[in-house]
Amino acid sequence: MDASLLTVQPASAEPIYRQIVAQLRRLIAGGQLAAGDALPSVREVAGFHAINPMTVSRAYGLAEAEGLLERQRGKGMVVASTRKSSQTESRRLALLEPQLLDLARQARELELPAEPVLRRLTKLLGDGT
Amino acid sequence: MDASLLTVQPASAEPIYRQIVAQLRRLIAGGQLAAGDALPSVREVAGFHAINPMTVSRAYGLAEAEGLLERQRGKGMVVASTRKSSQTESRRLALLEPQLLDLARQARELELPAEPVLRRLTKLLGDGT
Amino acid sequence: MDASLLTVQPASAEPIYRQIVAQLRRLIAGGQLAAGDALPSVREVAGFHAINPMTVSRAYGLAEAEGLLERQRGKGMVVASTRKSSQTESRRLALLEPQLLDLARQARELELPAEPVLRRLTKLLGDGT
Amino acid sequence: MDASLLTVQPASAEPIYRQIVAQLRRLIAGGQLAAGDALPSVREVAGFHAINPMTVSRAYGLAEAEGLLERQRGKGMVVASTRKSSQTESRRLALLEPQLLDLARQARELELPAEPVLRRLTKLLGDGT
DNA sequence: GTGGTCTAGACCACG
DNA sequence: GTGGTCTAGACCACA
Repeated sequence: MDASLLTVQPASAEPIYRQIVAQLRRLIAGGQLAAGDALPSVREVAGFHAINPMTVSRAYGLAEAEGLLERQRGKGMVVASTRKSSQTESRRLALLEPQLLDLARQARELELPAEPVLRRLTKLLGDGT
Repeated sequence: MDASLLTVQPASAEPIYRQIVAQLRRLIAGGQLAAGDALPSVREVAGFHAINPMTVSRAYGLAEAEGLLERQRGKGMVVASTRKSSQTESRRLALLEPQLLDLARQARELELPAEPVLRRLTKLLGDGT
Repeated sequence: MDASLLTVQPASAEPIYRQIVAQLRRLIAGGQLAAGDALPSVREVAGFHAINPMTVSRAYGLAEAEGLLERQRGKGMVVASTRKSSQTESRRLALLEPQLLDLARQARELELPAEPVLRRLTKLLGDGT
Repeated sequence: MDASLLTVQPASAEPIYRQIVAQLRRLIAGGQLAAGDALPSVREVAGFHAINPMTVSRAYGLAEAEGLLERQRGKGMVVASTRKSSQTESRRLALLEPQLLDLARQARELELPAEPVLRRLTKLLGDGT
């Protein structure tokens, strides 16, 4: 895995280190990162995205505490062996539930009917493929 | 409008005052709050949601600066008269664009196909109606 | 609670921030810190022990992620409301198990009989009372 | 002495080379390793525990610097001839003092009375005999 | 080469 | 006043 798998938006309100942890969570749940896969080194990620190594290190540390990653001393971080390579679709969908709930609430506040929202999302989901 | 129209989640990562401003923005754009409508007093909102009055005041202040609200001496805040009662559907949809983009990116990281995501969102959008 | 409740040994091999988290874990389990109790501010602890505020902040952040503490925005940290005020004796004893296992293994390697080890520990446990 | 006398926990927070040195210290102090006894080769230990030979080598080097081991050309490492076969009980007990102090402090933080701690330790010390 | 810890200091967000 | 984030840089520990 190379550093480009991670995306970082320094302008976002969400802190960078949290963005990284959240992405790792999803990439592992989705199977793009499988148990045992090596992660790019702290310095690599930091250099690639022009951020401070400690910020990356902090993200890796939290991911380790959460059981997502394991440290191999002297070598680097790998995806934890206890992680199933990929989770079921319904479990992955559950990870999106909070955002979906929020979106639905906001659409309601905007008095938006379902149809245009769904149409727009369909378009966006297709784009990535 | 009474204080119960606003929803506040003190535990959320999003700061309370920002939650309030964002909701006002949507309720006005959606037409649930029309030009000239009176808003509940700072004290009322704060009491109802058990939050700090200064937090509500800050939200109102920002909404005023944004041109959403107007201060009417002796009467409190009202929805700005310059506000069209309701915006076009496409303008309202545009307010959801950032969240939609984010959702699409996350679905991709989770390797989720479009279909189950759309199905779930359809369900949630229907519930509120 | 004042800053003196926490002990910090900068010379130890265990990192300071980890020492703090471990102590919080025990003080809460033991009931010396009850749900809702306010913690000394980051700056207070840092000043008292002459360490960097960020080190303390890091400890508090981890304790929060672990569910030990809760952040009250603008006010400070308090012991999480979900924490039972005090755990049963056997649960607290379980927290010592790893150290006890280690101690027993080392005594065995030293070919030390049980009696002098227990005598010494009895003395030390009594001292604190 | 064969490689199985050493216990190694690669997952532990304590670095492996330090685990080895500490064990050698205790095994020699306790008399299980007597002056002149040959140690398993670096390669043997590394293979047996599936760890890096350099790690074992480092441990042996430190033990030699500490006067625990001696290098005998062509024969490998042996327990130093200057080592008394076994130290007095009180000297061996002194090696446990730091852990005992730590344990006592932690029991106090957990508000644990002496009795259950001693009872549990008695059990564990007995098991190994 | 890897990650980890700590510091000093700046700046922000929240109440 | 509270905590949070990020940076720059030093130094350590491990393999």
